[in-house]
Amino acid sequence: MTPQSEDFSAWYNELVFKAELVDRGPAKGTMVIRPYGYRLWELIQADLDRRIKETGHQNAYFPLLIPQSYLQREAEHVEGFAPELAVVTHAGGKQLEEPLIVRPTSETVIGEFMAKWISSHRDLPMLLNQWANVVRWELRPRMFLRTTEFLWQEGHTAHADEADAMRETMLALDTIYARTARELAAMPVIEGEKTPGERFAGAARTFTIEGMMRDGRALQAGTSHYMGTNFARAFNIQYAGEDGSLIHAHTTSWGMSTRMIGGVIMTHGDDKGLVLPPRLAPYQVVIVPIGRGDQAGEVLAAAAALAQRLAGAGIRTHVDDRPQLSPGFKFNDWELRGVPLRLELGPRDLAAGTAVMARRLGGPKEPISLDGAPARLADELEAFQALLFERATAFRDEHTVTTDEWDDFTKAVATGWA
RNA sequence: CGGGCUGUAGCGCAGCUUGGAAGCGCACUGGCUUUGGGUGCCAGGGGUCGCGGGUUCAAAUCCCGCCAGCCCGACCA
Repeated sequence: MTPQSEDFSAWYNELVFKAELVDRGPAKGTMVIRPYGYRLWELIQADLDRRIKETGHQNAYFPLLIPQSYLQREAEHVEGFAPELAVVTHAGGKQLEEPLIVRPTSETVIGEFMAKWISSHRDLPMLLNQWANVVRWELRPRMFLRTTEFLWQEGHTAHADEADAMRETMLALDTIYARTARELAAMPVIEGEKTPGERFAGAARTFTIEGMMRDGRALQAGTSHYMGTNFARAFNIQYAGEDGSLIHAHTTSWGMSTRMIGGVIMTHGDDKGLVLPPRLAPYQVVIVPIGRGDQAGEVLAAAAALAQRLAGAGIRTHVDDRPQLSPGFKFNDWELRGVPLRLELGPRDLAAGTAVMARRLGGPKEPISLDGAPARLADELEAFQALLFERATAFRDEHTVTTDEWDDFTKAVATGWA
């Protein structure tokens, strides 16, 4: 694999395929997310969904196809998105009277229904979220970072006034996104507001969390927008106030996508491959049984028993029992795939009642006792999670400019991955 | 859309200059061997050589046209 230092972009491109996260989709810029990659998404999803619900939001689902006229209701919104829309013009063997847009984001269709569902101040705030796929015809796709179709959640809320809407905007940014990034993905993100030129089309204010990638460039890893009354005016989201007067609601929207996976790869990965934070790793511990012939059965049985005990302790464990592959091959394979901890279990270990533990970031291998393995590994995983965050924080601090240079920073973001 | 590059087995590539039986490595299948850092050997399977046309006794190779993909930019609200 190309080393990061030689060509970071090539390193990334090769890694996502070699680690079996993705394959190329048939249409340009699309991606097939393979099981190992999709598991990463599921783990992000589970964590985010929990936080979204804990903060009072409810999940709903709106249609993939949006009438073209909806997009045109908000002038800046349509202008911003027009170049990257996929449009359905024919269906059922006929040309459609009104073309349908494959959603690039759902403000418009959700706005339409919020207008229908909101009539009183008692209906506010309305706190919705949807898990969905969206399509944006980007000129230069990159796996996870900017694909034609991607998966995300989009929160959409409506509030009585600016203060409440801004509270929501910051709640999504800080309590939901920044915490997910830091606590789950071990990404020491910076929260900030985008410049007017970088604002979401139709938004009054746009905030993001920005991660620091190992090539020293920033990645926008989550966005939260305060829309003011722009969409409320375009879609007639109005409510009767306590005094009976009609008032436009203030809306927000916020999203985090499969791009987050790209962020994790570029925040922690090294020349040997992925480095996954334990809380996000599909397999936190992989057991490589060593030995064949007479010993094989015994070793495999011991590995399975150990895996069972670890699973019982809540540790995601995998036994690599592929018989045709050598241990050395498996070691490299699981390092490439970013598994935090590896246990080597052979006849020598069994005799001694131990297993050899190796950490993904290297250092000396260490024998640990089989009896105490679940507790020991749980501790090791916690320590590994913390170490990754510290390491990434140190790297970020070396590469981040001061707030005085914020303009330059956002400029760097704009010309970087974001 | 501009600049560069590439289309030959699942993947990575050689062959093209100078036309003459479609190859190599990895992967895959079967067998044996081997297993504490990317095992070794033997035998196999797999191809509209991107597409269309032309030249020729003969085209992966030469000529014309088209298409697709990748990389670097522009775009990324």
